[in-house]
Amino acid sequence: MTIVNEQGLTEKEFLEQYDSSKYPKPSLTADVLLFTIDSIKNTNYKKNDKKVLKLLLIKRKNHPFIQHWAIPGGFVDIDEPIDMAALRELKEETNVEDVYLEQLYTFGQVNRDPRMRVVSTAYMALVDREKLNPRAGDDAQEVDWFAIEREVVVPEKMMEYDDFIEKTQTVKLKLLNDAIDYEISCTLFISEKLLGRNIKRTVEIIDQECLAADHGKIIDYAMNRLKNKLEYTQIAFNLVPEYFTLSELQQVYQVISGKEEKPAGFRRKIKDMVIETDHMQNSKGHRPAKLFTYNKYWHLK
Amino acid sequence: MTIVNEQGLTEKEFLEQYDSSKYPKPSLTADVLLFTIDSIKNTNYKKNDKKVLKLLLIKRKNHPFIQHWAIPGGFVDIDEPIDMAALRELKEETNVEDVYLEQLYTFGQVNRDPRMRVVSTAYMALVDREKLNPRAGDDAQEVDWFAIEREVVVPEKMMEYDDFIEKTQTVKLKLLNDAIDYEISCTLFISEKLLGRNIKRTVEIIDQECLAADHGKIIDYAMNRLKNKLEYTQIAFNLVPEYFTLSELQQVYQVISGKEEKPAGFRRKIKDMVIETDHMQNSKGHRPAKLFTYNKYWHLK
DNA sequence: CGAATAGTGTCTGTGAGACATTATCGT
DNA sequence: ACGATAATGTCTCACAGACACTATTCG
Repeated sequence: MTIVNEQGLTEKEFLEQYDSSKYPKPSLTADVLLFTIDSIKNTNYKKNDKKVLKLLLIKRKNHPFIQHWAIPGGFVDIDEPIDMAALRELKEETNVEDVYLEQLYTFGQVNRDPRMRVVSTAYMALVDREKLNPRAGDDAQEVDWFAIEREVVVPEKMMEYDDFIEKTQTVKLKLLNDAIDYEISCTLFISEKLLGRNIKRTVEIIDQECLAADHGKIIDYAMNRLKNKLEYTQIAFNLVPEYFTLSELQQVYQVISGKEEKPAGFRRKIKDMVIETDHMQNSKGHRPAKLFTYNKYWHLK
Repeated sequence: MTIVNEQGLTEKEFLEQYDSSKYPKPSLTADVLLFTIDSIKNTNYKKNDKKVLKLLLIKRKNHPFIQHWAIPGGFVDIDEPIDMAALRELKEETNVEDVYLEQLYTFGQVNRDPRMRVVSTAYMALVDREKLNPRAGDDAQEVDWFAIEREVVVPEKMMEYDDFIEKTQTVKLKLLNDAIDYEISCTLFISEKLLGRNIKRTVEIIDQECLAADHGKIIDYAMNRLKNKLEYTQIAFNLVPEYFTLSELQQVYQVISGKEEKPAGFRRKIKDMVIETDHMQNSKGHRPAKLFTYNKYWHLK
């Protein structure tokens, strides 16, 4: 290419004189929200296990946010794709690998980190609890699963102003760890404004205990995405073993959406997404359930 | 906070000795895909105007990609939120302001830019064609709207391997400008792989004319998002004036989704999203149409 | 009047929600 | 037998798609 720019430079000359360090740059990190569904054994032998949504967090062992719990993640190397950085950091900090990542959102507020400007691209992954064994790595003292509970503190309120409508709500995210009997919490003020023909959702952290940076916001964002994608994709099948009963699958849906489903309706809804097998789940004190598998041809519709 | 880390430093001491320039950082840019719907006057006085989806592009006047067309955007300042950078660059380069942005995706491939590692967060905005008047700014020789056409070059093909299913397709994006009779094109190889229970969509640029960097991929991504959001949100109303006829709205839906709608069905589908007014659209050589407005209470469902 | 679009009514099949009913285990 | 879950059938109502039909304008 022999085109020259306004300074009379060819592309080659331009690239040789270009100095990318002229301006200060934000740092870029990649974070991974690893979700799973865990089973809580029921004492009554007849009843099925209870399912809970859990998130993997690490306890930071360095400043900033030392001894706070955080979403695993870290800096993106200069010659490394963002998703690779996410996987690498996840492996380094929690020993988890071979998961499928989906990019969520890039958080770029100016004061997210006290050290410097840090922009963070968040990814989400869903895994079957049985398949992996997280273990603390370099930058983390501890790694553990936390059950997520979302409690509405101030119920939804709608206000109408001259030029917009606003719906607000205050929510408390609780992250519970039974094993070490520990609770992390984060209170969020959520506002949905209708400006013109667009809904702008903003989330502010009002109060926070032992959770790093703006990770409460990120968790909230991820849970919303999870809930939405549940309805029109096959993501739920990531949270269930190869063979599963329809009741298990139904519970996964219920735990994530927060809505109860009727067995008959649920079965109808997901009938095209699953394939019946000959295997059975026995020894449960009640009628055994057929095991199903994901129908991999479903998404071709 | 008096907690010390493994080197015995308090948070204050840690922050004072922290040097964020130890590692090289990627550069961060923010790009804006500005979509609109344009009307093409019909020569037959009886027929309605034809609607076309258009995208705003700028012609670069410096390396790299000099004289190529590109999505407007630029570097994020160190103390500036990403969305603010997107708005600022849009204003600087195209003189467009007061639009509502939605974050799309962050593109972080390693070789996107020949100068250095550049990570780019893409935003999308939808505007009413009548409301704004783009005009070339600092970094751009020219600014113009391009009609988007998507032509399937190699039709969808499905292949089944041992451990995954792959659906591939080759598509040619054409960006047409009538005024200067100019066509930009970009041929994309699109693959959708079902790996485990996750669909991984990858897009590769096979061939490209006069389009900068990986902007063809970004446009493809945005169009998909647009198509999806059309079905379950109110975004279409951004592309239509305050008062509009249902036929106009229907055309917007059709142009974006690529699917024809039956008037009766369409009216039923969007009936709760619009409010009838007393105004009429006349002088069209056929029965006048009622004008409608967006029902701002719709999203409260 | 003719061409074009606007707008409504009707029919029919599908599908979702509610409910009831039957099946089958372990103790 | 009892308690629990599994699995299916039935009824109804709402709605989506297809189609036909009427209404209204400009030239």
